[in-house]
This record gives sequence, C-alpha cells and structure tokens, in this order.
Amino acid sequence: MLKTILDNKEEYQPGLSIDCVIFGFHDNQLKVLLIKTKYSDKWALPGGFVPVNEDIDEAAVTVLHGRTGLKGIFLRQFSTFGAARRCSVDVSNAVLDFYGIPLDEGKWYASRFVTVGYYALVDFLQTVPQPEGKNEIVEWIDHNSVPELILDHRQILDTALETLRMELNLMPVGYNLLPEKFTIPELQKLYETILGRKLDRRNFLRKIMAIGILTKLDEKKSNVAHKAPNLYSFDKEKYEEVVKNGLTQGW
Amino acid sequence: MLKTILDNKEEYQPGLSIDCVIFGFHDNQLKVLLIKTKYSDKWALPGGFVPVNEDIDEAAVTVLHGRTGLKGIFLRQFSTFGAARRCSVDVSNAVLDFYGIPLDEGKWYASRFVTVGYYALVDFLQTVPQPEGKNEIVEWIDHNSVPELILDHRQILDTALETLRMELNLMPVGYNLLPEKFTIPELQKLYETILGRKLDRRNFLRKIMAIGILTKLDEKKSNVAHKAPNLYSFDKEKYEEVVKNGLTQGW
DNA sequence: TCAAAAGTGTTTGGGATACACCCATGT
DNA sequence: ACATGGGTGTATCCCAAACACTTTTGA
Repeated sequence: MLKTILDNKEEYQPGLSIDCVIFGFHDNQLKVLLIKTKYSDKWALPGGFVPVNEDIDEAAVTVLHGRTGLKGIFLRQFSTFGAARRCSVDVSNAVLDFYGIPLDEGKWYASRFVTVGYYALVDFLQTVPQPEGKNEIVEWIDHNSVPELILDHRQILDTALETLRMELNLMPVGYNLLPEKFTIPELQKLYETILGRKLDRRNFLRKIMAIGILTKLDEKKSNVAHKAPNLYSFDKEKYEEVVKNGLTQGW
Repeated sequence: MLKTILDNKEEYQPGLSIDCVIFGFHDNQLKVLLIKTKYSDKWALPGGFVPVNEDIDEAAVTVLHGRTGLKGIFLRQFSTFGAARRCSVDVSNAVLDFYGIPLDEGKWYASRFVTVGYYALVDFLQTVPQPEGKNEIVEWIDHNSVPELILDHRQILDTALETLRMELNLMPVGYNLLPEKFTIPELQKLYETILGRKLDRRNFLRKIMAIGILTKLDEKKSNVAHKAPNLYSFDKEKYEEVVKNGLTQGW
C-alpha cells in the first residue's frame, strides 16, 4: 500500500498517477466502480502509480486488474489532468496522517501530481471488486447517483463518459459490457444509457445488424415477463475486425 | 536553457514533459514546426518542462509562445506518451555531454520521462520561429517531408495529425491557419491537405457555407493568374459559437 | 382478456455524391 | 485564342428518422 510505495518511491514515477473510470452495465444501468477509503468521506476513482520501468498503459492494466480481477479487457487512455491546483495538500496530508506516516517521509506523495485518465468497459457479472486491505470499500455505483468525489475526480469521470459517447460512433461497444448471450433490447438499453437518450427500436435493430457483428442464436430468454426476446451473441472475429477498421456511421 | 532548468529542478515537475505539434499552412502545404539541435542529427518536436505550480495547459502555451511568438491560438491536448522505453539514456547523455553537464548533475534530465502531447494550429505568416540560443534551428517543414525524428516524436506527430483529422468533423478549422482574408479554394486546399484526399469543389462550397461561419467580402484576390477568386473572412462570433457547440456533419 | 414488451416494413426527407457548363484572366 | 482555375446548379442515391400493427407471454 501507500507505505510500501513510499518505502520504494525510487521505483515509481514521481508526480504521476493513473486514474481509471471503470464502467459496467447491470439492471439497465450504467455503473462506475468507485472506492471509499476510511480517511476521506468522499469517494474516489480507482487509481495507482506508475513504476519507472513500466509503460503507463501497463500501469493502467495493473490498476484495473487489481480492482476487478479482470484481464484483457477494453482499456483506453482518454485524457491527462494536470491543473496545478488539482491536488490538495489537505487531502494528501490527511491520508498520510491516517497511515501515521510523518510528513517528511510522505513528501513524495504530497507533491503535485499529474494524472493520466483511462476508461475501461468491463463485464459487471464477472467483476469481483477487490478492496486493498480493510481500509477501503470498492463498489459499483449507478452513474446517475455518483456522490461527491475527491479532487477533480468528478471532472475525470465526466470527461470519460463524454469520450465514450464520442467513441461510440467509431467502434462497436458491448462485448465487454454484456454477458455472452444477450438480447437486442438489452444492447439497446446499453446504448441508450451511455448516450443518455432514447433510440427507436426498429432503427436500432437495423443499424446494429448492418454492422454485421451479431449472431442470432436459436434460443430465447426464459423466465421473463411478456414476450420472450431472442438471444444474440457477438461474432468475435467480425467484432475485432470492426474495432480495428472503425465504424462509418454514428448514433 | 537546460542548465538553468537543472539548477532549478525543484521548480519543475520531474519526469514530465510537454511536446507540441505545431501546424501551419503555406503554399498549399501543411507545415510542422520542428527543431534541429546541434547535439543530435535528428529533428525534434518543440517541447518543454512543466513548472510545478503551473497547469500543464499553461506549460504548453509557454512552449508554443516561446517558439512562435504567438499567443491565444488554438491549442489542444491529444494524448500522453508513456512507454517505459520511449526515452533513451543515450540521447539524454549526449545532450548533457554537449552542454558539459556532469552525469550526476543531469540525473533529473536523464530519468524516465512521460510526455503530454499538444497540437496547435497557427497562422504561418504571423509566426516568427524563435530558436533558443545558437544551438538550435527552428523551421517549418512540409509534413510530407518530415525527416527522421528523435525518440518517439514521429509517433507523436502522426497521432496529432490523426486527431486533427478526427476533430475536423467536430469543429471548423481555418481561423488560426489562414490569414484574415482568404479564398474558398485556399480553405478547400487546407481541408484536403489535412485529410489527405481531394474534395469536390461544389460540394465543399455548399457544406462550408452551410455552417454559416463565412462572410463573403466585396473584394477579389488580385495579381493572380486566371479568374480572380472571391475573398472571404471568418465571422468570428459565429465561428466561436460553432466551436463551442460542435458540428454535426463530417467530411 | 388485458397489459406490456418484442418483433417486423415502409415511407419520407435531407444530406452526400456525382456531374457539366460558363466565366474571368494571364499568356 | 486558349489554357487554367473559379464560380454555380441539378439529379440521384442512400441513410436516417418517423411511424403502426401484430405477436407472445404472464398476470
């Protein structure tokens, strides 16, 4: 933890951190994985530091894996936040105080930090939130009910969502956010939730099928009220191809 | 310069730099402002370091102003480059050697750096390239004739252009790249150069006029071969409005 | 039998593309 | 006069948006 890092601070890039906005989808809601530590009454994005001989992308993978147990998922750098006053000495000192670390030992941590923002799309059900030790809680929170966050994390979160909305026009989304088998209405809800607006069912079906990444399964969802919707899965091969080549159309 | 920075290294964010891809437009060519230093046979992007109590955006403005003498121009962060091996010890040692700085004094400089990439769009004719001291040359280079660059600067440049192409769909471009009065064919050449493909004259005119940011002047370009083209200027007010609200269409 | 969600086709309008002719000017 | 680039209008096509009825199932 922090103590360990401070004891080995030469092995970490000074003044640089990673923050991850981890999106999941459940109950037709867009969720964000957030952390609540005992030394602050505000929530925070999961983050970490960058080992000096590790790519920042790798460091982001480490953060993600550390909090979700997931690997090989969609992860993308979207912006770097470096306002001079984005770090508050009060906050860092409170943390040092909580751990009983003297201020001079904690100088590395209390200095000005620039943070690189990444966002990830993960499968809610496969995610096992993993708190580091007993001093924190890791939880999925509905993106509409996100409480006050520390520092500029609210801005980081908003920028991530904005970027995701943009990139929805450039790539297909869903492979990492939905279970293997899903229905078209579920996929549509996902798009609607990300975009924050309603889409027409018929037009959505046509567009999403035109991309050619969906396979209609010979199976219907069971145990549902009303008419049972068909199940679909992604054609992984074609999906990857489209991710590589990009989409032409938009939403 | 470097010596001054090293003597005051506590005032700079360690391991963090700014690199600017400065685009200009002249002779129907997209130009990039590059630097050639005496201590390397390769060219480089203009860059700089980040004072600890300055926003990274401000630091980028400083770099830009330092090299071009320009202020208040279009500047945008596009990506952060943090591969572990993007910095070569050989390169930094060569620089230190050139300045006659002992290796131990130059430790700060020779450590691993992460760099934040910004790109700028500036008016070629208003730009006065400003070398720092006698050890460097600052020059506009046609983006098609960019020589080998140091480190990963080639990748940074390519990513910048890619981003610019993307953002052409989201915002109007030209206010900072063209002189006050310009012709439609000039503006079209600019778009063609950025996009790397030809556009239809008639369709271009219709689309660009539909945005509603151009004012047709009662004036024609003089001293030109063939039919004198009309001069236009940007309606600054509407231009800013569209920059704020974004475009809907694409190219 | 009724309410609620799923499945399916057609029409229409606007934007993108393709295309051709006339005009002005310097050589 | 002619070659070169500038200016303008129209037809077409395709994609996106709008829209209504039928089907299935649980309550």
